[in-house]
Amino acid sequence: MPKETYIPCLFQLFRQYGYDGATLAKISEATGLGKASLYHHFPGGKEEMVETVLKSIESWFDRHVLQLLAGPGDALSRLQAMGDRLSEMYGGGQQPCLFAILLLGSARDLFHDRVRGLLQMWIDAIARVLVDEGMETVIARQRGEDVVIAIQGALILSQGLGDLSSFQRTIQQLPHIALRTD
Amino acid sequence: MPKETYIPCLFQLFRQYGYDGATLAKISEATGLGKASLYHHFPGGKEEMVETVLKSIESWFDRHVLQLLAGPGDALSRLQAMGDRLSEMYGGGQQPCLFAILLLGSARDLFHDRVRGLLQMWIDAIARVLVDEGMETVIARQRGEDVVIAIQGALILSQGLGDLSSFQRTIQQLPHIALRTD
DNA sequence: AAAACTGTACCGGTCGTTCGGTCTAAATTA
DNA sequence: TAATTTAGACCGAACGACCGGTACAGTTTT
Repeated sequence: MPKETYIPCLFQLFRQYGYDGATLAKISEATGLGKASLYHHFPGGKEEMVETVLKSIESWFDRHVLQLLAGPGDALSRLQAMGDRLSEMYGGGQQPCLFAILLLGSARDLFHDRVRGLLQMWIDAIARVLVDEGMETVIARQRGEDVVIAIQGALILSQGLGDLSSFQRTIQQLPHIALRTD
Repeated sequence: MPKETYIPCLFQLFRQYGYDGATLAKISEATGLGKASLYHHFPGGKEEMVETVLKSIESWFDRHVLQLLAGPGDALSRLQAMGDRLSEMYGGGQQPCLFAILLLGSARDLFHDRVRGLLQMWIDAIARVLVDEGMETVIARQRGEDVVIAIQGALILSQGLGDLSSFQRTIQQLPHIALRTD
């Protein structure tokens, strides 16, 4: 089996347990691969596993979020569509964000650049939608940040409270957060 | 020295490295105590260390945030004051939130109840301020959630981008997030 | 036969934890 | 007052378990 087969499984493990918490024993059990097989597919060890997962997520994100934001349709419907995709990605609020986990865990430094890059691209893409709508550049950038803030914060709160409603409410309010004119 | 002496140090370690990442070796070095001495003060090991830190934070939070929110003054100035206290607590956005770290790390289950309790109290306290101002109960609760979401999200984004401005902007906007009437 | 893959045993290192004590300073006794 | 006991702070050394990672001989696939 090609190593791509195991990406979803690895993704799940890392976002459930974090970089330290996802031990090789757990990975071996979850994938059904012995350690030797894991190191055959990922000679770079855990770090390469995360790297591979991140590459896959970046690809997904590019295809399903960035291209959508850059695509046709008015701002409101594009932002709504983004919310739907994100809700999928995060299991309706049940699943934590891998980037946040890597950012807060002890492996921070290993992946910080990659995380920063993706956040930048995300914010830029949202800001571009808003600028197309006639919003001032500086404000649009702030609104882009606000959207990302809302999503990350809502994920934490939903998991902290053990109640998905605040995440789902936030997703629905995304267009309003971005397009408000106050 | 009484064990309370080491709480600030432990706090700093846990929020910097997380539960797994803050190893006994690091704790020993940072506190200047041998591992065995740590177990003299905290017979329950790391879990008791975190528990002690959490108790201390809860006390701080109660004295400096909850009582402030329940105190005198109009809603706007109380919310602004809360923002100032939080900005201190989080080092202007440089320091992650220990609750978020515990929530996302592999020790999630150990401290979930305590984290949930504190989040609930926080949201309730904010909602009470807004109800006093004449806001409808359900909306006030949502605005309370929005405030916590904004703070947690801003912390993550600031650390992800390596740029504190989005956190500081969010802190300034807290009253607006809570009191908006759209 | 060659290549891809895997099971098993193993490595050095680090983890959280515990044992068996030492030291000091205050309290108690003679 | 001087000797003795006690309590608590402290620590060096070691424990077993597990960590990420490797070596290598086999098995399976092509």
